[in-house]
Parts: sequence; structure tokens; C-alpha cells
Amino acid sequence: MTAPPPVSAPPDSRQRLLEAAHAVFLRAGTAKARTQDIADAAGVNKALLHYYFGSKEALAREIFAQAHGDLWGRLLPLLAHPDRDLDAKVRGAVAAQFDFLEAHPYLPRFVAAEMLTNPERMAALITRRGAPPLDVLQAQLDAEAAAGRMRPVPARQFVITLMGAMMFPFVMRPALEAMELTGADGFAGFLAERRQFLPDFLLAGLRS
Amino acid sequence: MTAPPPVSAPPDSRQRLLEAAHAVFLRAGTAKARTQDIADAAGVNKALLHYYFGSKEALAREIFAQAHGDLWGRLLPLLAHPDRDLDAKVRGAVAAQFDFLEAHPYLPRFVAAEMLTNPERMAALITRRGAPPLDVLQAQLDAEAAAGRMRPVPARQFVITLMGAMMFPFVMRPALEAMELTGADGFAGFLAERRQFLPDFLLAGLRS
DNA sequence: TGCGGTCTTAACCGTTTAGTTTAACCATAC
DNA sequence: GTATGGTTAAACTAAACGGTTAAGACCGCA
Repeated sequence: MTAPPPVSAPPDSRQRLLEAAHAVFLRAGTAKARTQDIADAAGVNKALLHYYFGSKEALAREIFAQAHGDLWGRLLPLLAHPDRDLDAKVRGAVAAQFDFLEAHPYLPRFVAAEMLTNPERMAALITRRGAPPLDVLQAQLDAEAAAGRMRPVPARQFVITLMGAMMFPFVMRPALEAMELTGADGFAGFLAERRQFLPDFLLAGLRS
Repeated sequence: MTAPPPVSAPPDSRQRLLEAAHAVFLRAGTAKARTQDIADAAGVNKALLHYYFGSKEALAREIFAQAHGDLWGRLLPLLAHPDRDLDAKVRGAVAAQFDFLEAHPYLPRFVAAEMLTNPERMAALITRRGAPPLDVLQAQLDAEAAAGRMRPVPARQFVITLMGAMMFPFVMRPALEAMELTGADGFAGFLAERRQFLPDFLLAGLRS
């Protein structure tokens, strides 16, 4: 059924297990995922999973930490960059994040689901960054407000609105489709339209 | 340990089971929740759960359908109302939805998680409404655009942005807190600020 | 040649869980 | 005063699942 074991297999089974675990976990959640399914997807025996990772829980921790980092790691540094104006930042962030999300559409819902069923995994991750990278953005917003070009706006509100505007459709996609809110051209059409719509809308929301 | 069986117990055990299931499911997800925990929370025997609902899955379907309806049922009709102007609609929707979400903070994450782990439950719900109630809103947006007061905006984009702007912080709350994005005054402070921020921001985003 | 890391097969263990069964209890209605 | 429906307690089953183990095969390398 599965591919025959390659004669001179490179020792990348660990990596293939990680990729298989990523795929299985993201489509089922770690609670419902079966280690047997992961082993099968990796074309590998279940015993090897324990050989490398010790337990399903350890593997799940690794996948969740990576998913969490992937989901947020791009956006925040981009917004914290001091040498680009707001307009360029927002347009760049939206384009980059949508590219990433379309390549990993299950990631936001997976992270949300895991935070519900396994809050301790999130708690084990919190000892990370120091100060939040919002100072630069807040300074830019304040400068624009002082110049009269924008209303005064808390950076945290804007950032979370920006992130949510992109991730939320992926989190709630099945519900939106069931309610026919994404429209006749389907989710892909909705997303294409949204890539255009969002930057203008968000920047207009800032202007005074 | 549990309350002694009331001498003349009203036959509301079914209702108490539903409420207990709601509480347990929403904090753990249906995959990780245990029927024993639900029975305990209801102060009732586990056999009674099957007496009333037949299976954990049937109970989960009922809770999920209710949660899904609660989450979306308020907002869409409010936005479809033809006799209020956009400004009043948006302000009213934001206030009402935040009231509801603060009373049921786990609901959005629960719905998202269930759509990941049990997509078939969502699929079993789709035979509901007919046309989406976006026509009225779209007509209002078009009229404003024709009058030159707003840019032309697809109603679906605005509605999903509006919903996401409120639900997303609840879906991703643990991650936002871990990244210290909600700020020093905590999630409650962030929400209070957001109630003020959002209506102005969203309406400004529409204006030309 | 022999060693050690990688990997497989297949059986097996221990635990957890949904769901069932049985027998009994008690109020209310008939 | 007996039938009925709601309810309990506890023991039980059947199955699924995570995890373990043993024995050995393959392979590059010293």
C-alpha cells in the first residue's frame, strides 16, 4: 500500500515524522490525532516515533511551538521595523501574511484549538521575548497623530485588528462558508478580494 | 461530596446535563471532555446521560449547534436591519456582541476548535438559511458610495472584518497575553479600550 | 570482522473511556 | 397499591489507544 522502503534511504526519518505529525496534528488536533496515523503518514513504524520523540506529548509540544512561532513570528518583526512608513508596513504585512496563510490554511485554527484543549502548552511557551515590539509602531502612530494626519490610536488595538483581519477568516472558514458569507466565488475569491480591500480599509481607519 | 439528592427533585436533570455539558465541553473541547466529568458537574449519574441523550456524540452535536447559533445569530440579523443607518448599526452591533462575548468568552475558541476536530458537525448544520442577509447592508454601502461619502466596499469584507475584530481577541487570547500584546492593564483593560476604539475605526475605514 | 546506530515487525501491557447492565429506590399518578 | 418514570450505585464490557519490548535485519564505517 505505502511506498516500498527505499533501498538506500537517507536517515531523515525524524524529519519525515515531524512533517507527518505536522500534517496530521493540524488537520485533527493533537487530542484526536492518532500516533498510528502519524507513523503511517511518515511511512514509518510507530515504534520509531517513540524512538525519536519519546511520547506523543513531546512531539505535540514540538509541533505546537513551531506552529505558534510560524503564525506570529513574521508579523511582529515586520511591524516593528523602524525604517518604513506605516503605509508600506501595512501593505507589506498584509501581502506577506496572506501568502503564508494561504500556504498553511489550517495553522490559525490549529493554534486556537490547541490553546483550548491544552492550555498548558501555551503556558510552557511564555518565557520568550521581553518587551513587546510595539514601541516603534506606537511612536509612528503618535507622530502621525501629532502631525494631524491620523487620529490617536493605541498600537495594540491596531495590531490585533490587523492580525485578526487576516487570520480570522482562516480560523472560522467552515462557518463563514456555511453561512455563505464568503460569496459565490468561494473562499479563494473572497481572499483575493480581501488582499485588495484590507490595506486600504485599515489605513483609512487610521486617518483623521 | 455532591449535594444530597433533593427530596422532591424537579425533573430538570436533562437541563442540568445540558448546562454541565456546555461548561465542560467549552473548556476542554468535546474530544478531551469526559462524560464522567459532565455527569459529575450535573450532580447526576453517568447512566442518566445516556438515558437522555443516547451518546456523547449526540450531546456534543446539541451543544455545538447551540454554540454556533449563539455566536453568529445575534450579529447578522442586527446588520440586516433595514431601518437603521450604518453608524447606529455598527455601534449597536459592537456593543451587543462585546456584551455577549464577555459573558461567554470561551465560545469563539470552542467553535473554532470543534470545526477543526469535528468538521462533520459543521457540515451537518449547513442546511439552514437561504440567502445571506447581506443585501440590505450592501445596498446601504452602495448608496453611501454613490453619495460620495464612502468608498465602494464589498459588504462581505466589512462584515467579516467587523466580526473578526470582536471575536479574534477571544479566540487567540492566550497567545496575545503571552506576547504581552494586550498590555499592562490585562485583557479586561484591552477590551474596555477596544469597545471605544472599534466603532470609530471601522466607520473611518469606510469613509472616502 | 565487528560495532553501533537506524529501523522493522509484531506482539504485548496497562490504562482510559464510552457505553451497558442489573438491581434497587422513590415519588407521583392512576 | 400498584404501575411508571426518573434516578442511583456499582460492577462490568469492549474497544481503542499510548507506550513498551524483544529479536533481529540492514548498513556505513573503523
